[in-house]
Amino acid sequence: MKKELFGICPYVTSQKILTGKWSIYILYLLSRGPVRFNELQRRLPEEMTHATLSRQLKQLEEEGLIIRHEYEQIPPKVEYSLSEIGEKFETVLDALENWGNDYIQWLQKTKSNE
Amino acid sequence: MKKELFGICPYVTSQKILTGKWSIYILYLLSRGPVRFNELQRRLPEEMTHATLSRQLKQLEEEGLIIRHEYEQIPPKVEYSLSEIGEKFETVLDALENWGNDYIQWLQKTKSNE
DNA sequence: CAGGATCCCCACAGATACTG
DNA sequence: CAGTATCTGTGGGGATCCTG
Repeated sequence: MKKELFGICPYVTSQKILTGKWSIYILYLLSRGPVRFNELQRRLPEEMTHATLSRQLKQLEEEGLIIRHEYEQIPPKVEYSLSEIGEKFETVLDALENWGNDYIQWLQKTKSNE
Repeated sequence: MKKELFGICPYVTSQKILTGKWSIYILYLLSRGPVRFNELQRRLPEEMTHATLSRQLKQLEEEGLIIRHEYEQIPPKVEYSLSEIGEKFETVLDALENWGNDYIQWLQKTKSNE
């Protein structure tokens, strides 16, 4: 029998959500307010294509973290924003930002010592 | 020119560290104190083989998050523990645990409504 | 503008066998 | 006990082309 811990263990569950290569960055960008599709892509590193962005957004939407709001107009306008449970993720983002910066500093100290 | 954000942006850098399928769970287990290799495997979900665990540990060690301490004895004994920068990650783990539990609750509420 | 459809490709997890 | 070596399969990202 396989132990399926998704939906049971908070760590395994979180890890699953964060699998996407850009998930954290996307959530961070959306945490600062709703953003349109193209604008989102512009703010992401260049190597990410819109096809990839599209997939990641759809996944995050299916997981319930973000909301897709489509304005019925020509030309099309679609805004993405955090859902309620997505907004709660901001505490994780804050912790990640702090730790990430610490880690970057540590990296530089280490590199300069060799 | 490619924007390489690893080592610059805290979010991209964090994401990179967390790529491994079990990284968060491993860091959590180690946050409770040093653990030996086999014990670590026993506490992880069954589907993970020791080959996979070995690779993940080596990666985390190379990234500087964990420390491998080998006791010179027969039979061998190796303990893994968090490094200094690894211990700082615990604030992220706490945030993840809280959010993960919230998300699990949210999942169940959502599921029961359909 | 905001995507969908395809194809390709590879990193990485899993399985198995072997070792000091 | 604590690994390494090797093979294999697959999911997911990148690239390119097409569309309402």
